[in-house]
Amino acid sequence: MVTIYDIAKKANVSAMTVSKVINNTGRISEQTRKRVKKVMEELNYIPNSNARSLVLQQTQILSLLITDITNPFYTSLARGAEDSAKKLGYRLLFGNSDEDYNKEQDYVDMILSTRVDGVLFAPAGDHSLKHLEKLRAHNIPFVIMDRAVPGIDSDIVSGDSKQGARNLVDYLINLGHRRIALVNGSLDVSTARLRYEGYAEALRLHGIELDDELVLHKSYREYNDEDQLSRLLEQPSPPTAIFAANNFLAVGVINALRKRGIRVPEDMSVVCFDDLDLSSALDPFLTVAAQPAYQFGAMGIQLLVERIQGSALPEARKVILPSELIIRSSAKTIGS
Amino acid sequence: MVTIYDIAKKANVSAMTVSKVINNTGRISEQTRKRVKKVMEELNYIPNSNARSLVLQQTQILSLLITDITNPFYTSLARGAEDSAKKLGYRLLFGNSDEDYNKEQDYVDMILSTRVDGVLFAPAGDHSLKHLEKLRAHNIPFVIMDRAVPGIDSDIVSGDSKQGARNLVDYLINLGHRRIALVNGSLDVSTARLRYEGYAEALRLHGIELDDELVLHKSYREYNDEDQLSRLLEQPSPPTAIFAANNFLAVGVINALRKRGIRVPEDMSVVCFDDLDLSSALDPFLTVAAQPAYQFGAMGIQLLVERIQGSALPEARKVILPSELIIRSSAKTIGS
DNA sequence: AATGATAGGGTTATCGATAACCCTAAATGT
DNA sequence: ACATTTAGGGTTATCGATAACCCTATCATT
Repeated sequence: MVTIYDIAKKANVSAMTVSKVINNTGRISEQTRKRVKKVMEELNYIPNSNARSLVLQQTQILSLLITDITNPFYTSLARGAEDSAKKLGYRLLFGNSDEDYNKEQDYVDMILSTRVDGVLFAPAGDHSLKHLEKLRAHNIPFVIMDRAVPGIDSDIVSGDSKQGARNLVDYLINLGHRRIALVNGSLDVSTARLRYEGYAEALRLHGIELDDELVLHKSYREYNDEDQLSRLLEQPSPPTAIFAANNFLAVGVINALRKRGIRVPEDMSVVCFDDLDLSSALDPFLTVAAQPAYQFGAMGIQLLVERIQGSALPEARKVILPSELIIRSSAKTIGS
Repeated sequence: MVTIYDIAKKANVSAMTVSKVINNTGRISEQTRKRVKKVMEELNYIPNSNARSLVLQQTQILSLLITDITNPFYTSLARGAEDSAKKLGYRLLFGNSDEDYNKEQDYVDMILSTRVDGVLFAPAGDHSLKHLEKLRAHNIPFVIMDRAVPGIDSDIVSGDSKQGARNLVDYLINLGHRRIALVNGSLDVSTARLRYEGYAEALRLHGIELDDELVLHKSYREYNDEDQLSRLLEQPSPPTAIFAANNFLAVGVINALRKRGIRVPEDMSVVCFDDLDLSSALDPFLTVAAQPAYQFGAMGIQLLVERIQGSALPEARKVILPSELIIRSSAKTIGS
């Protein structure tokens, strides 16, 4: 690998002069500047960012940790983050925790040892607390994405889970549904709690009693628990509509329903949080509360960089992006 | 940040001893080893991998460059790569070129300056040649994913585009179709050329003449060119089936068809390369040639690491993974 | 002509970790 | 009892780039 010293020797200057040319600092005559640049091109010089990071104590790398790279919500978010990071002159180090605290742990260690300048962190859930505390202990700035973590006060970009859930359930109620099931994510994820709250509130405001038999808590990733679903459907008074707390759960539920010969929406209405992108483009079927995933990422990086560069006020900033109710055809008036 | 020297001082040993403890090299008594480890934990020590990389001349980082992070094919591939990399003790630096040669260029420079140990490279197309040559000039091992690049002889993992295309078109022909259109990717992408070849071969073997009026070349990402599609459909003898060269194109085509009131498959059969994952899970509609994307990534990393560690034979290895014809309901017998 | 200012560029130490080699006291061999 | 090993650990130089400071012609100033 060619180094700054190789350039220096061939251009007949000192290494420091080369460094100054690269960084446009110090006083260098136009003549030597050109000479040095020419040699750099000839030798195909590429600066070693490890060496640079070591002395500068900063890497110009941001880390993006997401929980599921196969989920369109997170890939859109990643695109937003990437575009934004690029614009601001940072590289992006991706990580995918797979909703798994152990993998998340590993990534945190890797992040720390890479000495990234900041982290955009989509936590797996409440137990991510210790990972965030570790980042904080090491003074790495971070912005939380999507899921709040109790015990951590930091910048965060999230959706309005409660309102989004209310909108979806309101919509179902207005279609005449009274027995509405919730297939939720795990309760140690903040968005799942909020979606539950929104669900409960919508029912309450319409004078419908909340029946715990209608509420399932699973994981945002698993979408096949035939037994649970059976119990749900084989009640004396079964649901006529299902609110799935995210896109994957909705797909799983619909598949399970079909397997039993239950048609959507004829026999059962289904709505969910988060859109399905490609799938909805091909077939605008699912009625959803869509979140602006790209904005999540773009906004997150912006907050993070402000934090890193110290241009942000010290208080933690909480950005809440609204979701949009997109009515399609997976839910219909009851009995119609 | 706490360094190896802080540990050394507190444990009353030299920095070298600490290094030896960390790396399990040299001769250290069990007693001091324990003492050092204890201090490392107390001080929450995390090694600085930049410093490490600088002296070791290797980073334990692999780079994965894909062309479209929103395409399920590449996200599955990424998962495979990630799992495989993790297993082999490497970190993964993601990049997303967006099918854009300029972005790709930027990523290549970043890859070089990061001094990654190797690159899993999904090229945007034939013009990626100079980027690959640059990597080679700098002695960075790489494995090409998915798309071959003329002029570069290297390890590569790709699908069998020609055979996959043949299978799809054979299938359509067996359904009775004779006027079959091809909506292809750009011709400077090897897979698009091969899919075209497979298409042409299938026609030829069935004695059907190839009509260039039925062949469109666009990009794998764009999927809305109303004018081109109009010309295609408004021919004297319009197609009865369309073979889209990838998933995105299929979605775009189907949408455009529907907008015109043309039903799929009643009025027009459609098949494509690559599956749609979530979408197909929700609604098994599109008949596709599905590629084992996860295997692409896993296999790619394996080849790459063998290359890096020198355990591979010098010859370039070409792995071709077959695609699977999944027959669903987007194509049907003509006239039925 | 003497003084100071400035342009242009060089020296040296440093970031954190490790390789290669060196040192010393205790253990071992004969 | 003396020469060797060996266990256990320390010294020094190095990776590539940069900050902070220093040096020396040349130019302007009075």
